[in-house]
Amino acid sequence: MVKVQGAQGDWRAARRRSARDAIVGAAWALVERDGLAALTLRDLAREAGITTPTVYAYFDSKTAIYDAMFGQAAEHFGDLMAAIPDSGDVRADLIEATYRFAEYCLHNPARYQLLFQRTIPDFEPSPQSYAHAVAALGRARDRLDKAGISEPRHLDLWTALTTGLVDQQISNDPGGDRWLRLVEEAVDMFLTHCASTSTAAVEAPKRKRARQ
Amino acid sequence: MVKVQGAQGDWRAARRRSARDAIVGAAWALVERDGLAALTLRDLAREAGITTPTVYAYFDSKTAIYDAMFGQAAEHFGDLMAAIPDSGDVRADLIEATYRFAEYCLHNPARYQLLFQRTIPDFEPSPQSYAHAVAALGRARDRLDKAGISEPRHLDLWTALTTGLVDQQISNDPGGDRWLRLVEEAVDMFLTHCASTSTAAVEAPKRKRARQ
DNA sequence: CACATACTTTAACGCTGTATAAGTTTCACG
DNA sequence: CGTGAAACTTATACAGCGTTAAAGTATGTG
Repeated sequence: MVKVQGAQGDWRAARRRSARDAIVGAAWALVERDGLAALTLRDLAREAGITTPTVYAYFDSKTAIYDAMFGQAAEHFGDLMAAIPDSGDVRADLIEATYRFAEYCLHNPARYQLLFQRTIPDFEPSPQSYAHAVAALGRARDRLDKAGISEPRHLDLWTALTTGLVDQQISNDPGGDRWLRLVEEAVDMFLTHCASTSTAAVEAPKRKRARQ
Repeated sequence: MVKVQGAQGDWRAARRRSARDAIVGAAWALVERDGLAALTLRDLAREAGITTPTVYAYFDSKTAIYDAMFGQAAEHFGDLMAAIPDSGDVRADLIEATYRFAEYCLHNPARYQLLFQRTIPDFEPSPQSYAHAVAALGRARDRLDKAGISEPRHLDLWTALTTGLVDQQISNDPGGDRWLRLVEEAVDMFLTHCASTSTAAVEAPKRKRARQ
């Protein structure tokens, strides 16, 4: 029997979607209070005012819930990154972007953990959820592009540098600013480097990669 | 009754230590085969030829086992880092150190996860286990010191840069070399930067840190 | 009104880390 | 040599987890 996608079908779909949203909303509430790993389907069901198996009517598994959360968080993060103004001052904009990135991670530990750490065992974002994250990275590429930095390896170096700063900050000095205050210096280091090696193909030095 | 620490006490202690070592050894075997998070006390006991509660005669909890593993891994890692030769060529030595660090992480995913990712919920290394990790970081500081780089913020920038490279490599291109091949470029960028800002206090730029 | 569908619930399975209480081995000492 | 205490091991069990099966209940459609 073929499912008719008439008016009543939309009804159902809408109801279903809002039910899913309610569950994910409850999940965020719990996760922001107790941490990402502490999420339990029983707690989640209680918070959402339903019973445990009902959750399975809307999500195939706990992992699927994490995936929905990942998608929301990635979208939210992308919006935030897109909202950074273009002052024209490349250096200032990159610094601002990095600060916002860092502060987003510091203020939303659960979202940070979900998006950038792989702390949930056996969880990998689905392609469509991951697409949002890729889009957010695209913002960074655009921003570097405007700075005249278009080489892929420079983008990779940029992501390594910024995520490294944030990771160290969160892992080794949470609540402090030991790495946060290095942001401007790091941006300057990066910009200077890019300016001096803009298109000069850096004699890719060969090295035996067989070890241990 | 006061415990006598005579010859028989040493006996016991030695037996106890070797029993602990056997358990940790079995844990490594399982973890290297099935992944760090897959470790189960029942599997561990079977692998070690004992029963589950016996494990509790030697370790207070599963976390304590992870802690013992952390200590071993940190020591092992420190030794590896200490074994990097000093050729006198600062640049070459830093590059070599970074490659070895990266390759250690890539070839020992379980050890990497345990030491540098915080992927085990509710696990934090004990002070004595963590001391080994701090010592390993000390090697890096010594190495930078020899390069004439002694300012703490440069050391922090270094750790952020190198761990960022490795993290990106493992997270986004496992098995490849997309970030690995940036090591030399990153080291050059870093060295150039340090040379140009050696002791010049970088006008610590103030910035309002209240946001979101 | 009757039916099919979507939704919800009660109950349970197999797994986990952990605890308790009852054996069993082992070694120092009278 | 034998005894007693300590260390060790075991069987059994508990509460919690993610997940599932089957039975019940509402709901909009013909």
